[in-house]
Amino acid sequence: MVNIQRVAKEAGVSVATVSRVLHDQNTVTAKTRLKVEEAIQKLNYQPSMLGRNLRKSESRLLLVLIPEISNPFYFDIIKGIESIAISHNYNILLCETDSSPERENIYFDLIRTKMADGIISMDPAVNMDALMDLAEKHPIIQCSEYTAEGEIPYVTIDNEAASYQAVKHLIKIGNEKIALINSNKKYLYARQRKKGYQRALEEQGVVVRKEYIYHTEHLGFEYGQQAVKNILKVNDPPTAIFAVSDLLAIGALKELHAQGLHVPDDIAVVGFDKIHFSNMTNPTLTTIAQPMYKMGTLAVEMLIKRIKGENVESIILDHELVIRESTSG
Amino acid sequence: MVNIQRVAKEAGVSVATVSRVLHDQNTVTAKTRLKVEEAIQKLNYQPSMLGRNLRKSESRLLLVLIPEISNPFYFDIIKGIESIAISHNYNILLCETDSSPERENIYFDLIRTKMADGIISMDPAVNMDALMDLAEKHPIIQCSEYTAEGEIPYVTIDNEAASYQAVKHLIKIGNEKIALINSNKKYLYARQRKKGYQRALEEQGVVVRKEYIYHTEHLGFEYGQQAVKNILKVNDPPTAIFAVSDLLAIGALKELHAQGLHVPDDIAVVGFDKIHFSNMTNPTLTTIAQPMYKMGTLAVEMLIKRIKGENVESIILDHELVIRESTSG
DNA sequence: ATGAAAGCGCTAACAT
DNA sequence: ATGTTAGCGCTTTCAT
Repeated sequence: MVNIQRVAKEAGVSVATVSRVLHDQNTVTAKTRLKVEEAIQKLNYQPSMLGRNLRKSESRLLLVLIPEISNPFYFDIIKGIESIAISHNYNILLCETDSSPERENIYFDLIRTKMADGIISMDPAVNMDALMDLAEKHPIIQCSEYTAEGEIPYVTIDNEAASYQAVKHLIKIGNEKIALINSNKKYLYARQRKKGYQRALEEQGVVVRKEYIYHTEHLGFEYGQQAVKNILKVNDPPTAIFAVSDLLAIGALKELHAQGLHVPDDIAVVGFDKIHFSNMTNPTLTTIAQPMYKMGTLAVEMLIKRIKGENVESIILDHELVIRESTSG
Repeated sequence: MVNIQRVAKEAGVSVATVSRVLHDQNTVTAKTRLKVEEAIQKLNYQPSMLGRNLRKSESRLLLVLIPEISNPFYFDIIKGIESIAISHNYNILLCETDSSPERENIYFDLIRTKMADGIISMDPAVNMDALMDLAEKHPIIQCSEYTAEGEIPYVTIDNEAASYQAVKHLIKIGNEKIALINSNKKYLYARQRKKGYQRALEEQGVVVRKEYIYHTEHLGFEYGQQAVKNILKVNDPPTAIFAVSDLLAIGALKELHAQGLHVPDDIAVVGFDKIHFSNMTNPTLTTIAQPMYKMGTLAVEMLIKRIKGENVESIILDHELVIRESTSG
């Protein structure tokens, strides 16, 4: 491996000058610069980031924590993150935690050992205490899922309002018996979306029925299917379902179809996230769109500011109800 | 940041001894070890990987090149890669190339500048010449998509045989007019799968009709929909469709449904990859399953061997035809 | 069993 | 405008 010393020797200058040329400093005469550039060319020199990183005490790596890479909800967020990160000369370590604290801890160690410069956490299952601890010493931003208790800045949407709007829509098209397929209560977004659901019903003077609320262990088609199986068993079954994730809603559609029910005539369905798939189902899925790409770009920008030592404010972005076939005969 | 010096001082030993304790070398007496461990505890010391990496001239980062993070085909491969990588104390930099050479080059530079120790390329759009060039000096493995010309080891399946089997199945259930929704010809897998398609038809004495073959620019639902629109326009339209990707097949299902055709009664459909979603469509999709997770684990294992300087052989894994509703009334 | 010291490749403060 | 040099934090060889 040819290093900066070798180049300096070849060009007949000092390593400092080579470094200056490398960083486009204009304190170098055109003539010297040329000599150095020729030497670099000739030796096919590529500066080692290992040396630079140690010297500057940075890794230029950013951690992005997600529970599951297979949830399409994260796609556009990641794309947003990636595009901004690259333009700032950072790279992204996509960390799938599988909601496991051990796995999580491996990634936290990456920060502690200087292998990474900051974290964007999108993992609702993350050990919040550990995260807040880490945030005392390291730059961290929360994206989508967050905790308001600590000091960690976040970018997200108003989950309660979004959920409220979804259920309002179901009410407006004539439903009062509305089931909720929710995810695990331990997640803030789950509690917030439940609140929106309740508020919409109560405002309408409809009593919230426990049998209509189903909590799933994880997000995934199977869980949506299972939820519908349970929900249809109750006396006086619902005429509409609101699922807090498109994955659950798509599983629900599948199971409803298996049971011979027609959507939306027999039962209406609303999802959440507007993942790409949700337009390929039959019927297409009414859902809440989140500005995922924007969320991603904002999250990195905030993180990079934090790394530079600047302060940042949390941000709440707008959502949008997208009405498609599953709620409109 | 507390460093190894500080710990050594605290423990009253040399930095060498601290390093020895850190690496579990048994050349340290229990007593000394204890002193050091206490100092580490007390100071909450975490060794910096930046120093270690420079010293060892490694980054313990592996690059995984994929064209698009949103193609579910890669999920399980990535999971496989990740699990093995972590157990070997490597981390994964997931690199979405968007099939752009510039983007690709940014990632190649990561290798050249020692920011990464090796590459697993799954990008069919990769600049093969550049990759082969890079492979002269750096450890590289190809996964799924490959070129046999160079010296780069790969792990993949027998695309032609898989495709042959898919089409054979369509023939067996009574089809002779079979369309092919293929991806871009410049990809090896596309050419191989076309060959299998042709061989199956010719073996049956069926003439391959150009109008039945549609090439898409990219993989994605929309392209599958577009393909069907075109294919149905021909005189004497096909009674079956084989798509080289589940994404295309799912788009095809959608468009067939939009045109009022019933699958499989009016027209049968086979996909490729057995992505998770292919079981959520209506009807569920017959498809070719690839051992993705295995592919991923093998690819990293090969790569790690290469990094160690060992030689590895390319591997061809088995596939499997999974018959579901889209080909069985 | 432990310590001293060199050196990985780079940047930047300081000197000229 | 350019050079000299210290030092980032670690591992490892060589001595003791």
